[in-house]
Amino acid sequence: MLEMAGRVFAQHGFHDASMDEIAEAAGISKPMLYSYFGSKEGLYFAYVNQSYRELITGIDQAVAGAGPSPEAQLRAGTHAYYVYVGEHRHAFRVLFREMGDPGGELAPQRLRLARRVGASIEEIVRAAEARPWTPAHIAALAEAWLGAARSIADWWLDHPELSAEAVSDMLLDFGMAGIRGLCHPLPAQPA
Amino acid sequence: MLEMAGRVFAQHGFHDASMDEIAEAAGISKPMLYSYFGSKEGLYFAYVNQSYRELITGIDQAVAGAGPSPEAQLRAGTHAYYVYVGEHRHAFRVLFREMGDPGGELAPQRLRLARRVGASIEEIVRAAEARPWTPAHIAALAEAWLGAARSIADWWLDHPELSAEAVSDMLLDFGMAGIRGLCHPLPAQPA
Amino acid sequence: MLEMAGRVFAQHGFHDASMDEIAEAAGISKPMLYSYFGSKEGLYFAYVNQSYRELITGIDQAVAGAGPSPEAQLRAGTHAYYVYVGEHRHAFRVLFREMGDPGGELAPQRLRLARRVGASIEEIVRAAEARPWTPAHIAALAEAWLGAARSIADWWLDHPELSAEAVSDMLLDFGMAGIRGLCHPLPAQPA
Amino acid sequence: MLEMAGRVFAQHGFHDASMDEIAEAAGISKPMLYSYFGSKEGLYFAYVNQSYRELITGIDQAVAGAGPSPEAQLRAGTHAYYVYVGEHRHAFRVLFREMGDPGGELAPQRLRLARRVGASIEEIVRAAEARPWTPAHIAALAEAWLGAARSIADWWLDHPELSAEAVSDMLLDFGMAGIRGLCHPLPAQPA
DNA sequence: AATGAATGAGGTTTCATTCAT
DNA sequence: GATGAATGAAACCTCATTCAT
Repeated sequence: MLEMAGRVFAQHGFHDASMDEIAEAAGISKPMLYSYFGSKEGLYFAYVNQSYRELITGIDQAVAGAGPSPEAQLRAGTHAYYVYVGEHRHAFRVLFREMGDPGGELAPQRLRLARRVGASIEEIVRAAEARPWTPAHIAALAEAWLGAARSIADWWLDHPELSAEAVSDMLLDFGMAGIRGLCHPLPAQPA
Repeated sequence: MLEMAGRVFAQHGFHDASMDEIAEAAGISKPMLYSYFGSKEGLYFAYVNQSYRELITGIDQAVAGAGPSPEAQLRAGTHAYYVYVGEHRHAFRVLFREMGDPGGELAPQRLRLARRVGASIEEIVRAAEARPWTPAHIAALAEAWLGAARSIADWWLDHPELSAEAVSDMLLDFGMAGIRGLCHPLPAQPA
Repeated sequence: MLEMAGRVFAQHGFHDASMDEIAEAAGISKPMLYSYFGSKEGLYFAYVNQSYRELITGIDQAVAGAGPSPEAQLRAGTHAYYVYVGEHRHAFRVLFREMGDPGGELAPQRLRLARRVGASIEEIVRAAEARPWTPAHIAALAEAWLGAARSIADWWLDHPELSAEAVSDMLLDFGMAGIRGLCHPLPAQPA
Repeated sequence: MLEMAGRVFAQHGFHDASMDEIAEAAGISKPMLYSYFGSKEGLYFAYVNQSYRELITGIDQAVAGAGPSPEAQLRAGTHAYYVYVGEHRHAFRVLFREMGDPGGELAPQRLRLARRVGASIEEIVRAAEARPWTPAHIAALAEAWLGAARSIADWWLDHPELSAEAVSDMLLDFGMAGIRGLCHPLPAQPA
């Protein structure tokens, strides 16, 4: 039932999606929606929350099956992200295209995602035996990674001929090189 | 006068910003807003459009003064981006946090930004004498770059103690290394 | 419920009647009006349309019960017209005083009225074995008949002491004489 | 200058005609309109009043030049009415199609018209040496005459190929026969 | 004298939300 | 328990009307 809500939210955005349309699409009556979710925001939250959970679960499983190498874990997690996006276009639209600033109650979910990426980055850095980075630096890079991931996924929506693996690799090749380059900066940069 | 509109749009988002509030914040009456901009969408468009123009102008000037090296140009442009964001928080919020998919008439502006980044990347690759990339690959990386830039800027809003230069460098060091790494991939990658 | 709408429309005219007032007069809320009729124009149309239908139905029944003589039919129809006006002052005001040129969707109703009168006139002429009239002539006379009927009804509103039969006869005596006179013009007309 | 106001009023009706449009059509500024006419209603009144005056003046002159016969006078006045309508379509639309119930201040003008017709009818009846009619009867017939005239003029707008004389004669032949018939009713009417 | 610029007041319309059945 | 019917509140927008230049 959240399924249909997500579809409508993805299509029209939060504000232009009317409870009437959602109720009709879900095949139930409006008062039912209210009895289950309390309000429009409640419904939205329920949908976004569930989607986040699914996404994170998918990533968790992929990471868990990826062996001990932090780099392999980041690769697996990123790949899982794109697999999820590929299979849940609506959810991606609602989660990442709709609102830049997730309403207070959703912030934790987004934070978990960022922390996860940050943790991977940190371990990679440590494994590379480079000088350690500040937490802020790592957090910023994790955000950058997620932003790049989001944008490539966005771009993917208009280039559906590519596989999840292909787009995942685009991000990974770029991002991994970036991290490695930060670990061992080249001695001289010609301006 | 667009100034105040932007402030309100940034605070509440397009939908929850009421013309009443904008008019009051701007110190004029609602009919004036309509006489100048025709509609709420017209006002929004005017603000976003002007902001985009300022941002792009800033980037253009920085790039023009950066010498012939494509890498230096990308650095300069990226730096200008953060300078603009630092000085126009409201505009940044409205331009990049509000809507994932800019309404039809605004698409060209966003496209110009992406093309600009893509062009820089392409030249860097060519200068590195690496094997050329497909246009799709370049476009995707340009989007990734912008997405990372957006996210770091977003993160910056919550860490205002950093200078524009510092955050700019974070993106640049990471991104440049990524591009360079893609040009000359390391021979072996331990999985 | 259209009842009250008609009352308000009759009193203020279409433009100066506010949906607020109609809703209050009808004892329901504005959104109900919109849920039933879609828009102010929809409400207006519904009222006018229903009124036209009632009027025409009344005339039809009277004509059907009037025997085969075309003159008797015209008398009966005209009488029914005044009976309706007498019992539906508001409807008359809205139908015939408000707008000279009924909006596109209402034109057919008015046309039916005019055609009906024209048909009666034509048969009377034919029965009188006068030389036939052109369709344009008949159409113009039908309009004249309706215009005279409307004006007498209008005048009746300020002279409510008369019965429907009395005013009906005024029109009929005058109009019938006019038609008959046209059928058999007097040989000489002193200028 | 009233000329243009009339044009706009005729085209859009009183309510949908905006002062902006009238001012622009007249080539002056809105504050000028207000300085001359005080309000929208004032402007409307000025236009309608002037038009009525012109119409009545035209009728007066025609009647004055028509000789002593009351019937000839009615013919001349009616003809003048159609001449005026033919030459002032806009004025006709505003005077007779717009509002069934002329705002208080305009009632006298319309009344003068009705009285004039009523007086002619009365004299014709007297000249015919028929039994006199009640004032109410005469007033009603005068209204009927005007209503028929209005409707035929209305119909004329859609049949502009006819001359003013032709449509005028249609009304006169019918109406005169009606009056004469009322003076000397036929002895028997076959039902 | 003449106007561009400004506004107060009010209209239609839409929804998230809740009764009464 | 489930819903059709109902509504309060507010949004956008327009226009007759006036002020300050």
